[in-house]
Amino acid sequence: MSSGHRTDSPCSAVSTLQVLSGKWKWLILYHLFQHPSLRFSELMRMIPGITQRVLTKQLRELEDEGIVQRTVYPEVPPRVEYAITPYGQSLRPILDLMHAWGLEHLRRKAERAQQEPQR
Amino acid sequence: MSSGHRTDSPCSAVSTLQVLSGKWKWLILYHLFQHPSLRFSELMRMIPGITQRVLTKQLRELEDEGIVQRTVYPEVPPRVEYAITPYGQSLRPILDLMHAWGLEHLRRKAERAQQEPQR
DNA sequence: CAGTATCCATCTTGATACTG
DNA sequence: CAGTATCAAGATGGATACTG
Repeated sequence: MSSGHRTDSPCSAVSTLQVLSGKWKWLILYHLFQHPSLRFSELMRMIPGITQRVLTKQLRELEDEGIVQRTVYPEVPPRVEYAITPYGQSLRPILDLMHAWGLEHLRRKAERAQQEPQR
Repeated sequence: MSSGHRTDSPCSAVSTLQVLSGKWKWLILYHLFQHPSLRFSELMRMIPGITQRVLTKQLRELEDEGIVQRTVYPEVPPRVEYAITPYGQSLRPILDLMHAWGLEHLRRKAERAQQEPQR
């Protein structure tokens, strides 16, 4: 950063986008950021519409990136908890910024839609 | 932000992700952030691998979101220039953060890969 | 030059059923 | 409970050819 730009390959942000790419990933992170840890079934309930298959897949991807920690408790019935890793916490500023920007953006779109109701 | 979280619907960041979703969008923005304006063909040249169809589509999407301004000069041969709008500039802090985070992330992955060469 | 039009390949997501 | 397996649907991107 500092003096500006062009310090290296232009593609570094792409990997960030990739980490966050996945229809439900931000929602998953959102909930995990608000709770120390959550069980698989709790996430299912908090994210209406997601299927087991997809929730599993996206959690595994986040785990592979080191963003989320998966802990299996060898009990019967099985219990698995997910939590943000310390490293995952470093994403927080970005997600906060995106949240704020997204809010503004939605507001803007709503205004535009009002200005030209029929098109 | 201020006190923390849960101010509203959890989905505001999703729209940000959506604006940036598209395989080449970040690259397009990256180049447009570095130049006051660029022609279609210049972007094509700066982004090896992209096709006309896809470049057109992603530019239109960015235009629809108000991020990019498209200006047609009625000349022969036709000239079309693209530039970041003032509104689009507001994305800059996010993209800078993502750039920095992405760099760190890639570094981390490289280290991990070294630690466990075979898997 | 700056696109469109078509068609195809791929990748991601979803529906549903089954299991340690 | 927390998944996996299988199959189908949808969205996204790519190749190629053509045009105002």
